[in-house]
Amino acid sequence: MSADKPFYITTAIPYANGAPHIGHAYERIVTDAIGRFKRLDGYDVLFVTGMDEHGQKMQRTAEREGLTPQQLADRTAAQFDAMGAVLSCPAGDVVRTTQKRHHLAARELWTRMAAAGDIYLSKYPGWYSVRDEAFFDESELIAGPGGTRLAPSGAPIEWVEEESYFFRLSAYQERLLKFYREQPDFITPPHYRNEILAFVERGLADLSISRSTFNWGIPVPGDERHVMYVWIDALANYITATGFPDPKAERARFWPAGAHVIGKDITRFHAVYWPAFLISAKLALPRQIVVHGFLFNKGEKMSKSVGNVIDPLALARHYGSDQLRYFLLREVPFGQDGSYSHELIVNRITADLANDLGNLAQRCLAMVAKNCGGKVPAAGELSAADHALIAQAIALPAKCRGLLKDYALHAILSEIWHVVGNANRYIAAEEPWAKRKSEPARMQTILYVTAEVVRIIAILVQPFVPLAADRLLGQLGVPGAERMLANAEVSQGLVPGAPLPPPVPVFPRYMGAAGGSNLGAEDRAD
RNA sequence: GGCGGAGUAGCUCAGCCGGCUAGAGCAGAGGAAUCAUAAUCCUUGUGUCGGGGGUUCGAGUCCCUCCUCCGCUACCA
Repeated sequence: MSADKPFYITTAIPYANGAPHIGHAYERIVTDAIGRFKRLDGYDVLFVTGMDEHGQKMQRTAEREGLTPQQLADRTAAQFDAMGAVLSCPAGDVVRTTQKRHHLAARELWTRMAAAGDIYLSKYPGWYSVRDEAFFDESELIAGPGGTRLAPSGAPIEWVEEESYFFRLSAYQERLLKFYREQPDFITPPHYRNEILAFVERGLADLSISRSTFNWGIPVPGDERHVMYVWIDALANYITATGFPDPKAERARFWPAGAHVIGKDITRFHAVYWPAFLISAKLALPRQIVVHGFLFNKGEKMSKSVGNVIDPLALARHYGSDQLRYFLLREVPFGQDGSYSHELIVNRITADLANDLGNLAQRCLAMVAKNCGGKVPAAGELSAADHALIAQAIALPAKCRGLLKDYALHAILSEIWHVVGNANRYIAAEEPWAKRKSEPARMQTILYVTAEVVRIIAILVQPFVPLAADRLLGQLGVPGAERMLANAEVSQGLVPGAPLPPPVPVFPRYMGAAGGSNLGAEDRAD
């Protein structure tokens, strides 16, 4: 496998001061699905996620909960690990910013940027509240008595100038614009590219990249009074995973990354700051920043005060992890915001998974089990209808590969299910059950064709519903080595006469919680 | 305010550089079938393609304008 083309893909690194929510789950699933698809297509894929564990907010939250920042980080990291496991999104690595290797990488990145002359010491001015130990933006301030202004907490504020290191971002405007021109799909979907372009064209100011008001972070090389502010610390995480700065590291070949999958709220950091840092440090730039939208609960933004925050683990337990994955990947047009609700999920998984694909596989395999001695049936001469259906199926891999270039995961599933629908229509039209006695050879051919198409679809669907796809391929007797995308581009993959295990439905019909039409209170997150 | 998106059947959305009587899936209604997870298949929509104006032989598809919603407009992880 090491001879295959490397493809490095990451999720953003969640901030470790709270439990995962559905947005994290969505991002993890999307990234995993893309990674799995590339792997299916023969790439050597490194899928990395991580945790952002530094910063003042971590210190505060930990203090409030009577923990050390590290303990809080450990607890949250464990929660994210559990989520990854339940959602079938195993990461090749989880880089935590508190790890030694990451301190090493981030400090080296800083050092190189400094060597390039892009880092200087200056003052970071702002409204500071001693009581809150925090800076506030002008817009956050509230009116106090006598025309004074106060922090949001009501604490008094003062104008202070904190010493801070700055990155010469202003010097990178032209280089960034040139880069965006040369690599037009660097930011995708295109909608997000325009916003970044407009932002950079307006001009860039230097960036404050260190803090001295708290110490839970990576010490600045050569000046221990400062710790790195979030930008360099968090973004360097991506390169830490490749063994940076060791050029001989086993994973060095994975840099530059193929895709950083992120939420639309942090596009700027990844599309502007990160490339600028890398240019400064004379490192290669990632191939693409892949931006996804947000998820809303019945169209409403989820928030703890509204009480509609739902634990993704509860959703996975309730509907099934494949089901949740399928719903999110199929229902949300990639790059756009989406919404979820009990009704939407049940409709989707019932119609597409249980009724369309699940039932197609089951009706086909059950007939094979009963009428073909539990062996792959023999195909006679193929009719025009047989050829047409198979042709559609083996055309799917190329089609899907093309759509993946634009990360149109929903469109990929739509294409696959179009063929699923045609397969159901094919069976209905051919009526193999009516030919059991009159034309047994023809019946076998019909069942062979159907099973072939199911096989191809099962291969294609692996990145999206990995557990069910694995079971289905097992029921078709497809060996592990024959489950690549390339195996779905040719027909006659099933060997007539090969014995098959007794079929079991792969997508059980959603039966609902006993008496309940919605998630029970016990399934809600805090 | 500036820049940029979006407004198409009950719901979610396709409709690229303008061209046959505007589509898909889901939901609803009627029917067929019975291999299968009561799953499947067929039939079924009088949609002002946000409003108005314009260009054109012809516009959902281009131009102008108005209405509505949304995003960005730098240090929040």
